[in-house]
Amino acid sequence: MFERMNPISTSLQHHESVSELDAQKPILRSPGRKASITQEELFDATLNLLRSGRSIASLSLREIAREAGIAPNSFYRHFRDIDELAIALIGRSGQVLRQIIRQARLEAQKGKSVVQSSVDIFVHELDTDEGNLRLLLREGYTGSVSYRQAVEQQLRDFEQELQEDIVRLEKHHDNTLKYPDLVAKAITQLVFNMGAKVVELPPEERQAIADQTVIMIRILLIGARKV
Amino acid sequence: MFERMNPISTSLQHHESVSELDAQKPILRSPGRKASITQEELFDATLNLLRSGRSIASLSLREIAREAGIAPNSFYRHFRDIDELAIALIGRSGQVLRQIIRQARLEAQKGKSVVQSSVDIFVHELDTDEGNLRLLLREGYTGSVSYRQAVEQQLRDFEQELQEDIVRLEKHHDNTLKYPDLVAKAITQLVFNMGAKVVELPPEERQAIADQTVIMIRILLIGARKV
DNA sequence: CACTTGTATATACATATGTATATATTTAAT
DNA sequence: ATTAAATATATACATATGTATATACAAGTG
Repeated sequence: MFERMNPISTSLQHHESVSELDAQKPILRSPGRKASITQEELFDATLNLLRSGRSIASLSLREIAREAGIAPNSFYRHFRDIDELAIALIGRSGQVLRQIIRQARLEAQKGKSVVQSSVDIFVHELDTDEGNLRLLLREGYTGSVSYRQAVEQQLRDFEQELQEDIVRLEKHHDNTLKYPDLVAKAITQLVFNMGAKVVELPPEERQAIADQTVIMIRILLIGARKV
Repeated sequence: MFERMNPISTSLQHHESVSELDAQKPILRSPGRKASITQEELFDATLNLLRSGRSIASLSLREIAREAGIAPNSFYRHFRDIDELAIALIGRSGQVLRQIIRQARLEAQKGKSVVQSSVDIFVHELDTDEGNLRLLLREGYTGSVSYRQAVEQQLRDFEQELQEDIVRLEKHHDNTLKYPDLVAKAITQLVFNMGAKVVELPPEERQAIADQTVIMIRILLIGARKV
């Protein structure tokens, strides 16, 4: 609208150091004082607003500030604009995601089926950490170019870890599976679609859809062995 | 914001009769005059704005009116609000979609692979009718509850037709394929994901992703026969 | 302590938005 | 041609938005 301001010089690195999900403890900087409004509070406020099914594109800076209980202008101390906030949030969500796959991998090592446990954990995580995943699941297809790039990056990471797992597990079955990359990609898509659908559902209806996804993935894996 | 107005009494049926994509010819009503602003113009204006990658949620009524070259208030003669416009648009996009699958079915009857031809036609259609499909592909995960319901309805229709095709074709192969419903669902998800990704890409990069999807679907079909 | 520096709020303003009300325009039927 | 109905525009207003500028507050340093 007008020109711009530039109050975010140092807060960018700040934001980096916080995006690793440990923003509780006060971060002191050389001179000055501790931030009494944390980025975490802005994240929470945004996720709150998103919880009712709206998209980031429909949120205003003032609305987020209001929800966080701060003055509109204070927003600028943390992010240049809503886009920057959103991208940071997406990054944070990606971590939640990787947590999930790692946990699934642990379960798998205990002998459970990777497929089953991955999907189960995914659904379970939706129950607790609803906001983060919803963001990732739903903003991947809308919003600015940069949102989508950010989401795609998270998906690629997920895909990559998944592919490694698939390959490793198939060696135990001494059965060579073809197209591991495409299989990982397809599974990722199916799981994310499932997640996006399921996140809008009451918890008791979630399992049914999750189970369907498990079967789809099984079919895919079987197909990839016989192709 | 304020109360409301009610200038849409009859125009609702009007809108119904128009949503079958034949809105060119003047629709006469008992007394009065032909509408000189058609809903089609509002659709076009909206799709234009959406073309740059924005979501419906970020559009304002005035913006759409501006793009359509009409006075803001004239909007109300056609739709109660943007949501109603959006849902009508989604319905229209669904028709485009069903066109695609029918065309693919014709190709398949000429002996080509259903899978290959479906995906090809899908991608081809993206080239020409970009706006409609983009809407359907991208708004399925964001926006109001009613958007998503509208999109899901379109997906279910697609899925349904697909399932019938799959079953019919497998009988020719005298091979019974298990879980035809889940296979149709999975294929739908994969194709739509592909579409959503591909619609943002320059046309020359689209084929590569489409080909990947073809392979994924083949793997699925093979798996469903062996499971 | 005073001082400096990073931070939060207050106020202000241009601009945008949805929509109520009033008015003008166009067409079909008479 | 006159009329009546349907539709489009003009004007207006309360409210919302992003952000510039000014001011007040808190904390670490000397």
